[in-house]
Amino acid sequence: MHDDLSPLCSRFLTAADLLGRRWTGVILRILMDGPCRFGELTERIGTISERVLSERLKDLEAEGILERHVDPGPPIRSEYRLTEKGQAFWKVIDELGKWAERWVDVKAPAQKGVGAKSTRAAPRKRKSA
Amino acid sequence: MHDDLSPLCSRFLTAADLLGRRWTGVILRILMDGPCRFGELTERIGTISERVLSERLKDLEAEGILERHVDPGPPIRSEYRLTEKGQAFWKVIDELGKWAERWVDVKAPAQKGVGAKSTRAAPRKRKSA
DNA sequence: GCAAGCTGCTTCCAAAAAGTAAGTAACTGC
DNA sequence: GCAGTTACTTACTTTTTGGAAGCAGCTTGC
Repeated sequence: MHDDLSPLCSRFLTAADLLGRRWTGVILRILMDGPCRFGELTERIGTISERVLSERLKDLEAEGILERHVDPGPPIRSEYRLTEKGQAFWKVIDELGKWAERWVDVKAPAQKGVGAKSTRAAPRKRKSA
Repeated sequence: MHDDLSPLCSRFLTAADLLGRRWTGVILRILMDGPCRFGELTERIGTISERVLSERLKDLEAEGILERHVDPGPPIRSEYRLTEKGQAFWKVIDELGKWAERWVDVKAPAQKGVGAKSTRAAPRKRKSA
């Protein structure tokens, strides 16, 4: 058993913080399929706001996980693609996908409080009402 | 190239949403080491607020990822432990850990805007000032 | 037998992040 | 020169998180 209460590895904390920001996992998953443009990402994700997508892309670019390429058209287009560091993330995404396939029930979304506020049995009392 | 713009698998979306809530990955990582009590989790994570920890534990319990066991002491204690579904998550956490070890630079935290507001090269202009 | 401490949460309030919608900039086509 | 497209940004609202204090049920000290 764990006996020392070691303070988690700071690298792991950084990575968990990254994936702990909303939409990061989904964005990465899509980019695993290949480069993608802003509008295409918006469309594929469906429910993300452009404001937040823009923010995430900047975050991920700043962290060296993806790169932004501008093709000065004339029909100007920008494209986001994973760097080596970003590509290396595929194993995480892949395992997450496998876990989801095995364990996530499609019937019960369970997303952010929808449909299941509290499945808790007892109302957190110790002894009596 | 991807040509269909398939709408991501909803199971994956659910899983990504789960991990996309702040602290979820860290909580799971700690519980991988074995059962843990509320106060112990607070201590090990260090910077999470008790309010949010409580919320996350309820979420994860509602989703069947962990279970709460109350040992009615007398020195009463509650313990959180992973279910089979939760244990199965170890591969994801493991890959995330491996990625972090290989790719995360300890010197540059890059967490939520700290130290790197924008490493962006050009100020997002198309033609001229 | 009662104040003081511990664990495990919950409540209240302020700050930060995400959602919504409209706006902007550089084009294209008409 | 006006509508449409792409890629964002800005302003404003709602939700989520953080921080700290409160509270319930015990135990210990005196």
